[in-house]
Amino acid sequence: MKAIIDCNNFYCSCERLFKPKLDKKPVVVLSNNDGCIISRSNEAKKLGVEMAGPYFKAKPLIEKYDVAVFSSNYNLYGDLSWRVMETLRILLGKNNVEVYSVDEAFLDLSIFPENELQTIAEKIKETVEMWTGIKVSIGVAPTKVLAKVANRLSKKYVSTYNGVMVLDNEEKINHALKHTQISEIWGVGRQYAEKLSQLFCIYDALQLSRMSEEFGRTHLGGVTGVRLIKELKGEPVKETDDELVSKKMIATTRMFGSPVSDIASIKEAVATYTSRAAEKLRRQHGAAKTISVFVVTKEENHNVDYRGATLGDSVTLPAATSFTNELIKPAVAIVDRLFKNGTQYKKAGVMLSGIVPDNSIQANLFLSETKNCERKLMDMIDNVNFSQRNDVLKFAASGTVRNWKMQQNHISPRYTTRWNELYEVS
DNA sequence: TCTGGGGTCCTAGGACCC
DNA sequence: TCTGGGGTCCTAGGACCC
Repeated sequence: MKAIIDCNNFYCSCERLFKPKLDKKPVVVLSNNDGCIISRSNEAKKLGVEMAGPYFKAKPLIEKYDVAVFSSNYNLYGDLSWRVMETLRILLGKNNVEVYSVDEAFLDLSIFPENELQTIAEKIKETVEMWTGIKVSIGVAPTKVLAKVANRLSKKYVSTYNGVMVLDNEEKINHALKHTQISEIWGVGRQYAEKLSQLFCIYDALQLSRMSEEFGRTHLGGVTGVRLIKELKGEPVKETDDELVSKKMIATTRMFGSPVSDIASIKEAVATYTSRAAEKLRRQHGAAKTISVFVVTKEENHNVDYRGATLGDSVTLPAATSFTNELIKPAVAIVDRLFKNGTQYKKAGVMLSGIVPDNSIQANLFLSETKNCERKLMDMIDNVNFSQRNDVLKFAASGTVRNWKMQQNHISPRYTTRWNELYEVS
């Protein structure tokens, strides 16, 4: 049997941990640049604050009900996430915990007898909450997709299930599926949900679970659809256990704090994002063959589409590299090609792809002897920046003023990762 | 008028996830 | 006035090869 455990309203719970006064009060956390709402406490949900809705639209509601607002504090969330995952690893053994996202992990519970799973799950929940202060919910079922169904319902009907639901027989599974709309199934997004209901009159998960695998193949994205149907029927799909430690694509993209119309600022931003992406690349000991850059214009015509046009281009490098300076040059050159005078831009991004392990970089006749020095320089920069953060060392191309940087007007202290921001007990 | 059969690699784009 | 930032997987189709 498998389980999915997830932290309730994770970012909000992290903020509340250090502000007990906010318990039972509505809380929201904003995305980067304080753009939209990405986490809401139950109280905020009840008020009708929408998920992923723009902050400015929810502002009247937020002010009226005195909702506590926080900018995202990823230092804090990252550390608390690690504590939750570490607790699970201690309880279940490293190999039975698969971290799925910052606030979720799949657990392999096949080591326990089936008739004890309810108790075991309750015990896990209790321990995580006691050790970390973060509330969690657990769904247990024969497959991951069904575990997700159980997890959702355990939260939806919390007064009955108290955050733990075990689906260990057909009757329970069917009952749960019946009470799950298709759009609430893991792997069915808006497009598929619309298609299923309008074309095939399929509205709940039970109906979908009774369709054939061929139906999944034809209408729900090929093999992905086949897997989904299988899992709904209770047949676990074998996973290709090729530890996905190394990413196949690395991206760093950001909105600007305010629209930018000069090419110099955009080049600085792109150089900065390239540095960050290159760091991520070196952390996984990779080297990239392709770098892409895109910019997004500020849309003048609001009634059409607020997103604005995305203009991008990419360059394939003569040899895969992880050196910041070798990546910045082509990235900035792309900006030269994309930039149009008199246009306002609100976002830019850098993507690295064609990633290979850096010990297998294909030999290139023209590689110079100075490579070793550069590698050492990169390591040194990474070490200093990692221990100090905030980019103590950076390339000149990244600029020093950075007036395009994002806004974070409601940021909380990094309580658990900075000595001078420690929580104080008075 | 008629134009093989099989394969690989790459890219763009669509759909999904948190 | 103001709408995030990362990722994944899959398919189709084009270019190319023998």
